[in-house]
Amino acid sequence: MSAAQARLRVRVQLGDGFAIGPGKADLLQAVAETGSISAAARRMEMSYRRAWLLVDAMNQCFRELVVDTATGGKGGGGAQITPFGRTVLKDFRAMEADAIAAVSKRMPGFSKLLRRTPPAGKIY
Amino acid sequence: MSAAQARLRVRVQLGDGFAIGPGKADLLQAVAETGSISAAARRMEMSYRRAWLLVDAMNQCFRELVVDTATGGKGGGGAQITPFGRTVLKDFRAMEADAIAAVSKRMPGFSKLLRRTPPAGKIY
DNA sequence: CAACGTTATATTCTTAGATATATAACGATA
DNA sequence: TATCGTTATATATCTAAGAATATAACGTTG
Repeated sequence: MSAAQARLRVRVQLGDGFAIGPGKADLLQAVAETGSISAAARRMEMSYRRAWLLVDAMNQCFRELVVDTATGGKGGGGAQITPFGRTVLKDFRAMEADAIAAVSKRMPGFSKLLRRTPPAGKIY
Repeated sequence: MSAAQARLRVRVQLGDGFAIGPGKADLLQAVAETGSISAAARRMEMSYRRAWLLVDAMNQCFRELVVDTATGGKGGGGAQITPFGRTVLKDFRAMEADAIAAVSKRMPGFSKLLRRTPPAGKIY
């Protein structure tokens, strides 16, 4: 168990203020799987407000809705990923996978540059 | 000039609390080019303290120093990138370039999913 | 030995990010 | 029509990140 496994995290920076990365992608996937924003928030251990804000940002910044919501009704309402949202998620995952595959050759060597003993205390 | 160009940002997450991404890489490069932490901080428009903290984190987390500092002396002192630091920087840039190249095919299509008119107000 | 610009470090202040809490509206269902 | 869990939203609070400021130590150079 020498060095902890290194992972590549990838985010696509779109325009100035909006980006999509592993966080929004995971949330989108959680909404798709649970059928509600609040359940997705619970699963991801974030506040409902934060989850709603992230979904809202995606809905505003992409050219179509990625999540379709309903208030009231059976179970109080819910949220569904849209076909467009499924495309966004699928395409992002594909890019993420491509990027990870592309660096996989260099990653082990790069990990070895790390100190095997992480420093104590808080680090950036 | 339809959609703003989308860029891929890549960070390598090492272990639990430490990661290296474009920010630290640019800083390391700026130190190498300017010969001091404070000049690098000015170039990157960040406080000296922040730059020093980031350099310190790298020096602590990698298995050798990436930046070698000197206090006092000609010009008050200075900082140099070490040969090891040069390796870290070169390897990171190589991974970054590989990742960007790997997604370049999908990027234009993905960008088109964005709204051409960014929403007003503050967005996540 | 005085001056200089830098490293190194501590302290305070401010701001942004996130959490916590509260509440209204909604609409199917019992 | 009362109930339910959710969406949607506002507000207040807490916290972490960063900026700003200050200062000591350092060692070369004039």
